[in-house]
Amino acid sequence: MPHTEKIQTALSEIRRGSAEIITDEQIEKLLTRYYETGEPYYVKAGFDPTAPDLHLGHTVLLQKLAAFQKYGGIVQFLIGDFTGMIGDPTGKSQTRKKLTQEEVKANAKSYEKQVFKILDPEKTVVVFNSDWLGKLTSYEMIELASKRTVARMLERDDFEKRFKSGQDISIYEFFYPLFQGYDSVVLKSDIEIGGTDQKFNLLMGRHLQRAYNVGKEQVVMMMPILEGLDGVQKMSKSLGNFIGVTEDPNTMFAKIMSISDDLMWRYYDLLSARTIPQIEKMKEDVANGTLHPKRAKEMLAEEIVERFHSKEAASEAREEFNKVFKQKDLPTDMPQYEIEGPIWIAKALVEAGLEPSTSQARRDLAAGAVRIDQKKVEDKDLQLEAGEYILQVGKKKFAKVKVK
RNA sequence: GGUGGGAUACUCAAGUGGCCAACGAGGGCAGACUGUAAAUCUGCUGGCUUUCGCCUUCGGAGGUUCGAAUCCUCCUCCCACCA
Repeated sequence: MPHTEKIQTALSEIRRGSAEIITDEQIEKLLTRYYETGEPYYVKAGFDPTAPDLHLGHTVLLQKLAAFQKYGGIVQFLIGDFTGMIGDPTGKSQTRKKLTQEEVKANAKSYEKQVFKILDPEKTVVVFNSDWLGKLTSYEMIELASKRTVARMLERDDFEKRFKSGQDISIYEFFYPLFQGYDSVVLKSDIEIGGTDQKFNLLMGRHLQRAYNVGKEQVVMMMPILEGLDGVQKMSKSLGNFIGVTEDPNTMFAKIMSISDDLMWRYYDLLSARTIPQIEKMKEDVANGTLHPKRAKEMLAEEIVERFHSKEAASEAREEFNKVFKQKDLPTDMPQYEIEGPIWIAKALVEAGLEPSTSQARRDLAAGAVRIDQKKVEDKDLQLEAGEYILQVGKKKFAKVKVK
């Protein structure tokens, strides 16, 4: 069979990094069919309409989708505008604010701009689940609800815990997984991918496709949750430990450099386009001392900056980083301000946006964190006379100030 | 519907009339050390007049008092138990 080898390569690329696949055999069948008849298959992934600012955590899924596109998959990029409105059960009953049509559209646009840096637009269908969920009649809702028993619902870890400990569970929360599964019925998806925390909801799609006689049961593929910069909690915007895909090259580079060495390998596995043998080789080289771990981290940072910006931006960002942090040199770009003088140093820091308040400035002065023209400020009462100064607070905050 | 309990700074959580800008932990910021980090140690962590001074904070609004986060009244929101 001439296809066998291709199929095996595709399979290993697709499997890579995944936490769990239900079932592997089904994927193999879909691939075989693709290579023999050219018939594509559909890969669904759902996204929340409220947060169009993607970070690297989201790109774990996106890159997996892109991998599928290389091997015959058509991506169903589902924007959960309906389910997003009611909110996924999280243990806390919180009503989400309802987004208007315009807001959803605007968010979707913003998604597309970011997502198509990774996905192939030719092989992507963008869909909104309000299109069908918003039109369900109450009869259809009841029918949907009849497909699953309470006992089975309570199997979901989150529900079970809350039920046992006597915390309340709203009836509407039961509908969330049902709706998500129903999406797969409507879209006739062959595969759905999501985070490991989505297992219950993903499996619901499988169950409902059977219950509605769709003629297929979607493959469920789970990707691990990417840890944030702190290496402990999952990457999320609200925790502030994220790297946004739209961040500028220097920030992105510096953020990646700030992760721990252990976490670096995790990022390699989940984010790098390097092959598994290449990464294994790097690990070995670091272990036996032929490759410096910092260099390994730089390579990762460059690769990721290049993906979202450009090759030039990536190497510039690396130079800038080493200039500022390693050689303790000054950055090439820094904000400039003109201030009326003479002025007390603490005030000047606030004026230049380096400090939020004079009280904070005073504290940092006392801590020895403030530098003028790279020299530590010893005198807390220092007055700046007319002239040009480079002010610095800590290692990261710089400003060029002209005192008039 | 009834009865109790609770709401404190970014988060958790002490404090129950003056010693409270408010213990402690986490987080954050900064310093030292490094390979940018991480780990470790140290300091700081409401604002303002250049600060041994003043102002605003303890769910909201009033009140008692020389003095309240602490006591009283009303309100808002959460939670538990019973229906």
